[in-house]
Amino acid sequence: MSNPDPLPDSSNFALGRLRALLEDNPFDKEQRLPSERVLAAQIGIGRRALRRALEVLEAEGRIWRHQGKGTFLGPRPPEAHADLEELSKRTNPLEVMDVRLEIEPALARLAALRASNGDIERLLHLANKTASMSDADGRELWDSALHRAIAEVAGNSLLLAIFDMVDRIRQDATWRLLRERARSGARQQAYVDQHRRVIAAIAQREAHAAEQAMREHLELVRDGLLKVMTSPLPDGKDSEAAISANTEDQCLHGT
Amino acid sequence: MSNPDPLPDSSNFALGRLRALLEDNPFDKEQRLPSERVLAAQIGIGRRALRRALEVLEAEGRIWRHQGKGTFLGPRPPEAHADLEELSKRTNPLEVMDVRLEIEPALARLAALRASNGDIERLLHLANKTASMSDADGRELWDSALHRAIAEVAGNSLLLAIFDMVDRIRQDATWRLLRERARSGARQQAYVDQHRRVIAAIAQREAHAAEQAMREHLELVRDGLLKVMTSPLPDGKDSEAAISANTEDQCLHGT
DNA sequence: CACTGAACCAGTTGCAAATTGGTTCGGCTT
DNA sequence: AAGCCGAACCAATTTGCAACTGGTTCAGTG
Repeated sequence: MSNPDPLPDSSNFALGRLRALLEDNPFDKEQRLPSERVLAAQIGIGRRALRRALEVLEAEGRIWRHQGKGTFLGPRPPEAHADLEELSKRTNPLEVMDVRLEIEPALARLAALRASNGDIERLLHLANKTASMSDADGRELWDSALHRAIAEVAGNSLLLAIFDMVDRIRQDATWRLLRERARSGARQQAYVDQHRRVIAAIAQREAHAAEQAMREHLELVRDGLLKVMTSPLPDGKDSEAAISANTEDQCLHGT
Repeated sequence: MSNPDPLPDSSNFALGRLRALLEDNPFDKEQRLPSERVLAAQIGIGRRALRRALEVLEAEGRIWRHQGKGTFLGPRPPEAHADLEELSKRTNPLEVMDVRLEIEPALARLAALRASNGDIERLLHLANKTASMSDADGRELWDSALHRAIAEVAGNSLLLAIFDMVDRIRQDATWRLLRERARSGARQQAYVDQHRRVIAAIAQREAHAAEQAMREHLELVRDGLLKVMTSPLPDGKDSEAAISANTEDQCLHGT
């Protein structure tokens, strides 16, 4: 790969012209080349011939192209897969719960170390709000706000960003029915008690207790989720289909 | 705070009307209220008076507003700061290390449970590559590849995405000098040994040992980072300025 | 003094137009 | 027949603009 000109250009006039242009570097700082139509006209060849030359240069790694964006100098930059929707399709509720079980106990521990009295008041307020909701949507909403408030109190902006990322995936519409079934019924009171226990530990600055209480809470949530996913559905098969569709393609790691 | 109506509405006609509207909930499912101009006309008051009432409701947490979007019922949803550059400015190397200490031991544990023989071969190969590098850049590159390979083997696509997110922030140009100093010198051999220990635990499927070995490794890395950040710099003050600039504004949580 | 109405600023959304690379096809030159 | 060109499409992306939104100021009014 140290050879700057690995392919013979004898049969290709356009390649020579292009290589000359690349060395002159008459383009803007952003390393962007003119569009194919303009470039073809400048060189004086057809677009198809130009594209064949560009294919060679791309294979050599000297340029990279993307539909709708343009053609650029240098190696292809890594894909920033901050894309939320794509990630939602590739993961599944069980993975999300595993991640929450890693992240949120740590957040509770940190929160216990840094919470001010005002923070604790706010957490209690949110816990009461969650408990007072009668419909599933309301519970979901305020529960999410409570967990995020704990993440805020923890005081690590990067962990907070990670929590938000997970939370946004968790609220994906695909798993809506699943979540409603998982947190319906008798577990609700247990959740309320566990919330209070977590906040009490934070209020008394007992870091380890807060971490453990949050872990127990999330384990119960996960158990509820598992029960819903494994048991047959009495009515409505949409959520079933959604789950299986998501769990199917869970084993595709990047190269 | 269990009081649903904490403030007296006697001096404010609009507040009463608004609270009544909120309970009727005649709005669309997205919990979105009409625009201020429309709402003011409906109630029959001016926009300024309406806004004062909305301020109260927002302070109570019943609604939230955002310029250009609208006014909504329920608690304020988390900001979607998927912006990588902005996040890089708001966090700092210590936060990143704290997060790595939460994430990567868990990844090592999961990797120990799921690694195939091929995976282990690949990890060993990367560890040898890392150890064989003579320059700091090369070590950095292969070390990063090794840690990511462990994250891949763990088999949780969401955790992998989080790892990538942290890794991209970690490689931010701002902290480049800092990282080079942190991993220079005598620690290098210790890092190599720790890598081998982590991989050995993964190879023998000892999940807890793998988690602990990774934790010890990252704690050593963090200690090196701390030593570099607290000690005065013998030459070059750019990194010093960058660090202090980043650690200054680390304490700004949303309301 | 509190309130109104109007105007303006700033952030957000939605959509159509323009531009880009990717592809196919017919016709032309060699 | 092979190679090339021009034109026309397709699909992804960017750009620009109009129409909202809340945030703010200001003169006028009771």
